[in-house]
Amino acid sequence: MADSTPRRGRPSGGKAVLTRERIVAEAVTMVEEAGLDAVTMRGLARRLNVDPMSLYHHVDNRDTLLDEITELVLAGVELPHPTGVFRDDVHAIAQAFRRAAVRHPHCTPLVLTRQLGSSSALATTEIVLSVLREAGFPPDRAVHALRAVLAFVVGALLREVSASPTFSGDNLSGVQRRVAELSASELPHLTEVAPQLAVCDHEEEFTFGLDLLITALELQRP
Amino acid sequence: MADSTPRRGRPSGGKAVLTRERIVAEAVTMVEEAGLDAVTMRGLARRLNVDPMSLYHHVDNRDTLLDEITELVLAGVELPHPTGVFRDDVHAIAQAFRRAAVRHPHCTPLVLTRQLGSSSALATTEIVLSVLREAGFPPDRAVHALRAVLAFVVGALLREVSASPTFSGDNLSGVQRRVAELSASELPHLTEVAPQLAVCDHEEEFTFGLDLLITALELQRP
DNA sequence: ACCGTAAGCCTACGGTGTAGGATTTGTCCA
DNA sequence: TGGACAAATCCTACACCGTAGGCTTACGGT
Repeated sequence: MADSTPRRGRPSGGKAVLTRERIVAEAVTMVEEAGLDAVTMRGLARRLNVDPMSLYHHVDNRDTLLDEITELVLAGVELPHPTGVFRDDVHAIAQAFRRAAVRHPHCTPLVLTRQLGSSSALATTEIVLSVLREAGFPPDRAVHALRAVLAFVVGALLREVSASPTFSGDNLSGVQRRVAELSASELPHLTEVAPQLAVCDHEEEFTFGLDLLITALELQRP
Repeated sequence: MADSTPRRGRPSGGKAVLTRERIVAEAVTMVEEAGLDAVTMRGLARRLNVDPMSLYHHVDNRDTLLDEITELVLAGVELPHPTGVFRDDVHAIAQAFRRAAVRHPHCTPLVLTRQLGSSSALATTEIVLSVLREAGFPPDRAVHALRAVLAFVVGALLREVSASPTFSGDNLSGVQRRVAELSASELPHLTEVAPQLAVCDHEEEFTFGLDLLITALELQRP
């Protein structure tokens, strides 16, 4: 009979069984599978077949672990090479962000609500600025434009990932019917557009809003 | 000597000492004073000089309490009367939201990351739609425009309230200096605009981005 | 007078983050 | 070769959390 009780002390194998990378990666998949609240130090340790306290040799505490989750997700953003066409480049960068967000929908609220200080975030800022400066915007205008686009992207992605899952298509189910019923008397414009509100192609909405911003920015281009 | 130990049973006064309103209001001030994580059922009960379990006579559980916090904040949005001038009306509505967000900065991430199903949120949707329809947008265009503006407002306010507090003005302190140092070699555009990035007048950024969207929308106006 | 019900309190259970060790193992230098 | 040191694991324990279930008291209707 093997000793099923885990041994104490440093493991026999040459190297550490636990690494920061393994911990953070497992935390990310855990967020996606069970939601953010399900990621507890104890639960994470259980997944890794490890004592909860062992995690603390690689991670400061739970809060910084969440920081490292956001960094990992941001590191997954595959920034494109600028082509020199202003509109295309802004779209490409924003879509790169969107792909990362869709790949990790449950992580996204975490990423978007934390201050982006990681090197990945700085790289994004850098490339957006390069596109804006290339397009002829002076430094102050470029910063304003950067912030406007960033705000839209953050808001749009946040709403996309926290919307009811795969809320696109043919389900005119209870939710929509309830809206129609409740607002039939009080909110005329809302009921008028209820059919349009019921469906939402997130990709289309994303490019639509982005196009609005880009159009206005191109009007300001020197 | 008065009996310092709290008495059991229903209180002697004619009415209940605890109400849902009192609980939610105290929870909101607690969020603002100590952050969201500090709002625990036990801590809230301590504030109200009450047993933790008494709260459950007025609130289902902690999660729905958070829902009620967002509803209270949303109820504080003072929607303006539309004037008929498209640009002014959109600005006024967005600013009404912004005022509520600034009034409750620590509550704002909570509000913005939850699905807006309350009647206050529906009222906002209704008024924005009325402005868009009045401006001549057909129903489908109006919904797209609504979502674009909403995304921008959400993203902008989220970044505003989670930015370093009162980060505007004369402090070129460690944060900014570090950015300048770290990126001096690798990120040329970022360092170039570092002075502009250091300062941020949130109100100005908000109106700038909003103006971009409105400008583009007016181009599409029939 | 009675009794149901609302509103408060108490106890208890299982879960959480994490401080402070105890223990084992690899590394490195004398 | 041996002995000190550091790294990595596990164990124990504490304070706190949300909340299920029950107890006690007072009000309000009949």
